[in-house]
Amino acid sequence: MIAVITGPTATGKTAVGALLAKTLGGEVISADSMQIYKQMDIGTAKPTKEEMLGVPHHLYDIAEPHESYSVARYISDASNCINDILSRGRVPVLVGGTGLYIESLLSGRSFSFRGDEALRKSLEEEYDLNGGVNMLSKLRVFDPASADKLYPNDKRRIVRAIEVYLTTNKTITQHDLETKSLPPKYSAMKAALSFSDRAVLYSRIDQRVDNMLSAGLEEEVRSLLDGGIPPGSTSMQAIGYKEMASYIKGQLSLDEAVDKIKMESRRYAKRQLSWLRRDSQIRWMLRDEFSGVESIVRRLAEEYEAK
RNA sequence: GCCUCUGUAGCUCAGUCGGUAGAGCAGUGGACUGAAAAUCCACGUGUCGUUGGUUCGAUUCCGACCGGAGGCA
Repeated sequence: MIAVITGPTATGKTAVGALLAKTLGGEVISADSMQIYKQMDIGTAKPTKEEMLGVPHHLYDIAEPHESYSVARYISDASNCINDILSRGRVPVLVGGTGLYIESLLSGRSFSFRGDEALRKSLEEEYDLNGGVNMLSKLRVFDPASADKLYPNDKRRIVRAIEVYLTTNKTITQHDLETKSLPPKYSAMKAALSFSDRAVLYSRIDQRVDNMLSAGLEEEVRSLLDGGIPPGSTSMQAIGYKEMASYIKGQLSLDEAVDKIKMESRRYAKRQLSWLRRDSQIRWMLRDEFSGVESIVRRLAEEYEAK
């Protein structure tokens, strides 16, 4: 059985995850869409050598910043990793805040058909030209259910829905139904860390952003930009990176950039909470109710053994 | 001390020719199936600075007071 440590940003997942893995005789697997990338250490709060506590950590630094990683790749990488760990009789401990990655992995969603870059690009151009309303009508012809669900401004999902149909001859609605009916691929004990008071979470986020700045975030972003990362790269959408890039290009003052990083991080945390709250299997561990990392880990280790 | 301007949502400000008010930002809730730290959707009541006066009725007009900005001495 897999152990999962998730929760909104800045709640201490890294420390809890490493210690839990150490306690259970396990290994950590990242479930974070940005810690995947090399050269992005400070801004993604990637675990340091010391924080790893001597426990093997997988799926960190596995992609170049100019590559675009995706759920599909994650599922394939993480499955291999899990199988390997299990085959050695150890416990996979999934640690990270990317809800989509965790859910897709555990539920065994299939992304077997290949995406079509060229087709997607031309659909995006069509969207820009004709507008969302027209694209929705186009989608409605073969997939009314999906068209009803989407809003005209949701370019990404509209384009995706059409792309899936044109490349597979199957609607995304049907595809979703089929994957939903699959039994979960892995059984897991899922725990989410958080704070009962939103204000506490937010002040920790602010604190952490300040720490990133003094740890050299600006330099990290500068060297990425010097390395010639294309502006539209997935890695450059990361909070902290896109704002610092704007500052470096002179589009924002440093204060404005820092304030924006804090604000975007708070919103991100809110979205993470909203994603996690709908999963009824999640065991919430409110950090203000426990004295520290050790007591949380002790509790989780007991629950894991009991299962 | 005198003069002028100003005080409306957490912030920046609109507005009501007198019938108790609305934008942007912030914030909150939600969605999420190959970009997910992404993307999208919904949500606006607040002693209209305080206190008197005029009025059927004042946040709006008048006075005083309190706070802020500027000018003259």
